Amino acid sequence: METTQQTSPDIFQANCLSRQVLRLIADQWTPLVIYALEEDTMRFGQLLKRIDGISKKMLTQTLRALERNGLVQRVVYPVVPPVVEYSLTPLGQTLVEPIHVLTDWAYAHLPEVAHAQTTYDQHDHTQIQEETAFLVQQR
Amino acid sequence: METTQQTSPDIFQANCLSRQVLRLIADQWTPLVIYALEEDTMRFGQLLKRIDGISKKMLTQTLRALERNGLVQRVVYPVVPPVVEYSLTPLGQTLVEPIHVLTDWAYAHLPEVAHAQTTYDQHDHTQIQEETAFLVQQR
DNA sequence: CGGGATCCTAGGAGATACTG
DNA sequence: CAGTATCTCCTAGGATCCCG
Repeated sequence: METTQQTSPDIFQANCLSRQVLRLIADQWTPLVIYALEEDTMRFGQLLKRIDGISKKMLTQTLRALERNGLVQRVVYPVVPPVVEYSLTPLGQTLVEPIHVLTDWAYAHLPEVAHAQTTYDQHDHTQIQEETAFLVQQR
Repeated sequence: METTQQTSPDIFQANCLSRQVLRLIADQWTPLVIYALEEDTMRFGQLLKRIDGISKKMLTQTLRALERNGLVQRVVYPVVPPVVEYSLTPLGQTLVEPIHVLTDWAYAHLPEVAHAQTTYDQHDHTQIQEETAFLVQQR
């Protein structure tokens, strides 16, 4: 029997559409692009400089996906040299707050996460995973 | 007046810590694991069945990352066969709401996204970028 | 049952060169 | 300027086997 992913938001189902939408925005660059465009309409080169570390390829790819999903509007001005401006659509603007909630959480709990990492890394998690494992005597 | 990245969450900087924390939770499986553990403490096998489509490797990897960052607690009971239970830490529980905001958005705007995709795909964006590009060699 | 170790491959992702 | 095409490298991720 097929699943009824449309009548219930069962994100635990692999073929659930909401999971696909989630994957769409839960990638490395999308939040940053949304974040950047929230401020203002921006051109390709501006985004490239604003989002440190992103490559042209990834920026193009991310923008295309966002455009395809109706979150970003792409406007091309037929001038030379070409001018292309990106802005959030009304739908895209509804994503601003959820993204903010997420990034705010990241920033707010940064110290706790960093501390947890340190503690975890200091603790012994080497459960017989080295080649010297056979020397380990687990009582 | 701009501030430095210490006093402001300048997520646009590549080396900004908040971006790394963001990457931590903005992956494909983390939201689903948080979502599942929100309901109740769960064992490894339960999670594996609950989260449709995840592999053992990815589940293990995701759980380890979450544990390392202090979001999930792992409890091993020394019995045979082994019983391992995962639950959200207090820190992890603070992530529940942000995740919910995100998944709720995904579900709420699912129709609009789907419609945007259809519209986009119907429009002509084929600028010799598909594998049909080999047809260009018309001679 | 709950993983770890290994092998293997498709896609992620950077660098470069080219074009309108 | 704003991309696209191509090449390449690398990692994410599945499949399988194994062990405590």
